[in-house]
Amino acid sequence: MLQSDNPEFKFRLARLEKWRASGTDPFGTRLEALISAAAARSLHTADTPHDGGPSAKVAGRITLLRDIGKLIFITISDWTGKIQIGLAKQFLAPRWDQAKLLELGDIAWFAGKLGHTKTGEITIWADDFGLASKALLPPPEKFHGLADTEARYRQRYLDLAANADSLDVFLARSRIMGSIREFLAARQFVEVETPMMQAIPGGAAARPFVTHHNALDIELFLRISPELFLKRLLVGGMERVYEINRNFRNEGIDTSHNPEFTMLELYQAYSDLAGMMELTETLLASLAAARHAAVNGPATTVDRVKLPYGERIIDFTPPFQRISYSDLFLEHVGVPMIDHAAVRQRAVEHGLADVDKMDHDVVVGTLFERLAEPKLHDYDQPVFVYDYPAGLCPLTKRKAGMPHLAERFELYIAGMELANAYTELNDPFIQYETFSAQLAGLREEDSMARRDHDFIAALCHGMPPAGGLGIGIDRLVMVLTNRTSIRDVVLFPLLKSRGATGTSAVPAQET
RNA sequence: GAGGCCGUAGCUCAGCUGGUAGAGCAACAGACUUUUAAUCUGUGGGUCCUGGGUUCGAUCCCCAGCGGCCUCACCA
Repeated sequence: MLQSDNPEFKFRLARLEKWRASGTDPFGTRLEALISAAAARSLHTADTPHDGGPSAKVAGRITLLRDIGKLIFITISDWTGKIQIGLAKQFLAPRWDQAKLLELGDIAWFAGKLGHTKTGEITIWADDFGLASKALLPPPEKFHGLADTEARYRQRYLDLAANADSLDVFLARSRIMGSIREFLAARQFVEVETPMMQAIPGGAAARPFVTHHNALDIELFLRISPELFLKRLLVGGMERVYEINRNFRNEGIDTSHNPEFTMLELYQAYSDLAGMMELTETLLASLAAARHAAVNGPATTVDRVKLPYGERIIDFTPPFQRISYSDLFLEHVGVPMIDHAAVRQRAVEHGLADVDKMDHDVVVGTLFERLAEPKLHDYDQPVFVYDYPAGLCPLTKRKAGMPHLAERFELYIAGMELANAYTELNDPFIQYETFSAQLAGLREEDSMARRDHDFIAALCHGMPPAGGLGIGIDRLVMVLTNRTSIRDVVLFPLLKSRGATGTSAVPAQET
């Protein structure tokens, strides 16, 4: 097992044995009174002398090492940054042999006085140090880091350890999640958890993953959406609820789709689509401002919050652009959405099969996706597309006096669908009808089985009028951290399985 | 599902018209008390993704497979 045939491993193992021989546990122990690399650096001021400044004790991975004989310079990295350590033989003579054992990739701690070198590099001149954990395998190349995309995803620990910008993305992701929860808590939302395993996968149209519960001997589905459960909570009187959790959709994988993805879904009683629009805009603008400050420094005052994304710059300054679905349709498809004959004509021109058998709204939706949605890629601001054809929105309230439209918006950023919101449908009669229409393609018994009768019953007990909003968290993090692939914001994205992990011969993880 | 590109040392990458492979970093041995991707001298290290085929000879050409990236399709 392990790496007995790997020469690098053997050399490192020999050093490990030397640590053991000198009485050190090569895998370390609890460390007290540590400060971060960033904190240590901030202790250094203009008045700090060359050496003999304030004391500091730090720990981290050795990412650079320059051994120039009786003096060793080491750069350690922790999750706040880097700091240089200076080890001089004259101060560490009795333990110099141990100092010489340290190598790239080891995790070590150092204590000493802050100072700097003659070139001004902030340095801790170590008077004490120790091994915190021995690295038995070599780290990726110290300058280029780990570039191989497959290795970065399969061995994320190497990516995080070697690529500071990758670590930054995931630290930013955590801060974004925290900010969202703060934002919602300040507005009296409560966080809940609803079933991930559902007997009837509802709330969206997507193929589910299927599993089986042995003791109950029933088929269960990993949820494609929490919507129908969160709405039950509205019925129960939880007036502002949200859930941030995974959804699972058994569909294609590309730069904006991972089979499991994180969704924020929230419901606010007595609100509506306009309320959700305002909430979305305020939340995203504040998240963008926070990210802007994190990257450019909080002191930077800007009148417009702009973040780079790929080849472009996205302007998050509210108000976001608002364009109605029908206007976009008219502009890019060329005929009015409500002109059935003209829409049909355009559909035939674009080679849609079986147009005559399709519902008008479905034809509209198909043409929109083909001709209008791609154009949303060109906007350099987030865009609210609102008032969707009712036939495409089985869970959405119809627009007053315009029953062919549904009070729904989708928010697009850089052409990517980031959010989806409704004035929620709370009329059980209409809900029953739309469920029936949605299930029309199924056989009667399948249709009955798939229909969530209890959800209809819940609506019959009375659900307050409400606004609901879903935000794709992974895509949001992409936009805020300038990553154009969802795999760069998901720690362990789904990849095809392999016999062994990456290029190392570490035993494969059985899944 | 279709197409394009890719897979070479631990890592980052070269490799011409087909003649069984190179560099930098890392490693190993050594020198060096202010380095900054330290530098200098020397050394070792390869299932060229896998399996077939063509050929006197394949990292290179052909076929199939595996894996990755991208584009498109699918995904109300």
